[in-house]
Amino acid sequence: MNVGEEDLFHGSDKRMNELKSIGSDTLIDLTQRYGQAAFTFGAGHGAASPGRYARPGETDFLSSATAKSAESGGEQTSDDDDSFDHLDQRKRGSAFDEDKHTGSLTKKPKEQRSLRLSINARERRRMHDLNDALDGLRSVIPYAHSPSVRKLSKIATLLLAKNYILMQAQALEEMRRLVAYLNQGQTLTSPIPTALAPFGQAAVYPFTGTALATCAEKCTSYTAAPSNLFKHCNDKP
DNA sequence: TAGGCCATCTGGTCCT
DNA sequence: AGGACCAGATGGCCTA
Repeated sequence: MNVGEEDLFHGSDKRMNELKSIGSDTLIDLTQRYGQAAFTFGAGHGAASPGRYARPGETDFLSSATAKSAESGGEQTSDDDDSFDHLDQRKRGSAFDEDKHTGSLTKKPKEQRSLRLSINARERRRMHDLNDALDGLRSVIPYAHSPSVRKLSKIATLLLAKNYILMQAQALEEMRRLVAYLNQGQTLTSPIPTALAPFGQAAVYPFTGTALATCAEKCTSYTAAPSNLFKHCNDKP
């Protein structure tokens, strides 16, 4: 299944709509919630909010583990995480509890239960991997990585990352325009009119408006540029 | 206390 | 058949 933006917001409410409409210049809601230092590539203002997500599941998890390991001795699959299952079921009133109410659990073959626990463990591991990846993403996008600042939520992380990528792309584009402008300036016999805006000039930046121009096409036109900006394209023709 | 965010369980679907 | 992925449901924690 494709997890597009629409999917991200399928259960959207007002807050979701706010987040969805976030642009690189309007991150007000996020800045208020997560502290500003972070949004250096957006509109920056607001104070860092105290408190921080304590990863509820994490503390929960640890306590679960200890409590559980002491009491369980039940079925164990090959995965260590399975040790969390019993307490989680108790605590959350999962379907296992419902089954108990209906008496269906006791009738389930032990293999089925074991299989269920195994599937649960796999799913848990998968979600942990996903969270690790999100942590990795948080670590590379600019926001206030401080204990006093609440950790970015998942949705905020994704939106911020998206905007960050867009901003980086825009910055790169502007840099290329600047380099092109400077290169052309070196060959000009007449001084550049001060009224001429350096950016957005088709004469200066031939690819303006040519959305179909590939990165390689653009970069190969500027191989003489005194910059490493295009190195990646030169390295990979 | 309500709302936001989260972890987990669960059943369904698709893929290998 | 087994694993990966997904979305709904549920309940806990935290903050305003």
